[in-house]
Amino acid sequence: MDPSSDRPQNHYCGDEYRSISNGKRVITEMDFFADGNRPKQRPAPAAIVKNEAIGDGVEQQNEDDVNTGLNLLTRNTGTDHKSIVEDGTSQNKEVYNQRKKELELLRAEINHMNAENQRLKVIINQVNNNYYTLQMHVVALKHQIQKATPVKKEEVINRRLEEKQLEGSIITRQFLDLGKAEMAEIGEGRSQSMSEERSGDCLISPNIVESMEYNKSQMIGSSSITEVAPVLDHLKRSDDGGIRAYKTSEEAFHGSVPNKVPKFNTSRDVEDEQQAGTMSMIRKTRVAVRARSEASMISDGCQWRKYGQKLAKGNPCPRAYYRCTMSSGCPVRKQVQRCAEDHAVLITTYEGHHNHPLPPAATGMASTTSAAASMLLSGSMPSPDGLMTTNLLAKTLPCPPGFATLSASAPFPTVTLDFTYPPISNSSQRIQGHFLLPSDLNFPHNFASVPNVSSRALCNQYKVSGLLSPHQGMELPQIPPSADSSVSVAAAAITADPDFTAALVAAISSIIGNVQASSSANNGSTIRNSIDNST
DNA sequence: CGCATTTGACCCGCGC
DNA sequence: GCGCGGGTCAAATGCG
Repeated sequence: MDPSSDRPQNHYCGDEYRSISNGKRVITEMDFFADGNRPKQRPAPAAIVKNEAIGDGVEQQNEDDVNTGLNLLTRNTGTDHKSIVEDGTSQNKEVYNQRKKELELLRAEINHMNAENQRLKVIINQVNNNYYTLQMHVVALKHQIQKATPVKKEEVINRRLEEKQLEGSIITRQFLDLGKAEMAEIGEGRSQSMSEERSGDCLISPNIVESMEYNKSQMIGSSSITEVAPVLDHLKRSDDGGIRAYKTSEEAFHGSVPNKVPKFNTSRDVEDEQQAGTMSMIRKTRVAVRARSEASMISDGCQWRKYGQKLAKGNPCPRAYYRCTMSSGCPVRKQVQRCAEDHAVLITTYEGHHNHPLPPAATGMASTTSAAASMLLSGSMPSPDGLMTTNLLAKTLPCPPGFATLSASAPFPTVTLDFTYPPISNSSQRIQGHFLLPSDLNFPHNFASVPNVSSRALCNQYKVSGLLSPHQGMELPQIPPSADSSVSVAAAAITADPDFTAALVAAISSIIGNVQASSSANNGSTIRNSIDNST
């Protein structure tokens, strides 16, 4: 990659990052200014450091605010093309020496931050692993208990309540708090304040929440489907009321609260209603997938049952409503409708999270939509026009510009993944022959094997999603080829976007309890820089 | 006969 | 309060 080449403005996390993270290259050698002609952009933290430490010499001092802390937000202008040497040989050498010392300090601090970042990453991994292990343990124990003693309906409900409390005590609370934070965000429209709120409340980043949620199912699905699936079914299938109760809870738990209040009234329902009242503040998130298909529905590995059809306004094609039938009480629904403009395009909108193990054929789509929804929930702020292409999403789901868009103007926040892009023939741009869609891309495989979909075309379209890294000079997050790659997706999302770092701090402090919430803001900037440097 | 689909009715939120 | 539109329910119907 040629660092000085003209690149799209968003992909700043390439050489500049590495130059600091590996500690070998000197910051002053970075070529940030080589791109000085680029339009207004969010500068890389490394570049900011340089800008602050070096670029704003005597001449620069009045132009940009200099902050020797790590809260680095100074602008990068096109007039920065003064070298250190030029500055140094100019009138004020004392200033230059002072800057040099500051630079040394900053370097040391960056190294320190990198080390700290590595430690935090290890801690997060350990926490995640422990969490999943415990989850499996709980499920196994429940299974044994259920087998041993058949129970009445109330007991089942209470047990589910306990189970949910156990499983979701952290997550639910975080999610509820997230709801509050999101409401504040909606009200004020400031992501910055949202980050502070999250930090203050010790909130887990939605990425982490969703990652945990998703990986819970992923682990179940990948490790022992045959063993765990009956357990979950057994837990959910006591009778109709039980199903309803669980369903309601699940929907509330996952943020897809139905409009209707559950009909039967138990103590759990009361709790559900309370929870739903709070959860109703959280807007539903949806993931829409656009794909060309002649069939009435694309096959995504899940089993669906049609429960309704409507003629939506503005589209002559009817909209079909499906719900997942792979597990009773699965809250996942999808809508299928042909595009009004192009009837060859099928728009499938997913909503909710599966509460059951997924077959391998379904993990691709599920992880893709889950990751996309995570990105949407994770605080990327929509632009005033209500539509944007998320850099974050582009990083997490490597995709061309415009491939993934967020719509905040819709009734529900919706991520649209457009697989109708024209195929790109240059296969050499593929990354080591590996398509970087989540879940190691069972997804394209699935689609390729789906007779309903124009598989050849779709495969080509999928290629699009995997070739952006070298093309755009963007260092993509590493997505390992594993079933639980959504961890990596979420982790990549966190590390890829500096806006998540405050939430990351909150997550760590919430999980471990070592970090004081009061200092989260400072730590946020610290981790932000170190994460960015190590990315 | 059992299951899936169809389709009209109903519910609910929202805007006027 | 009323009408509209989206979403869901559930009885009717179709199909293997």
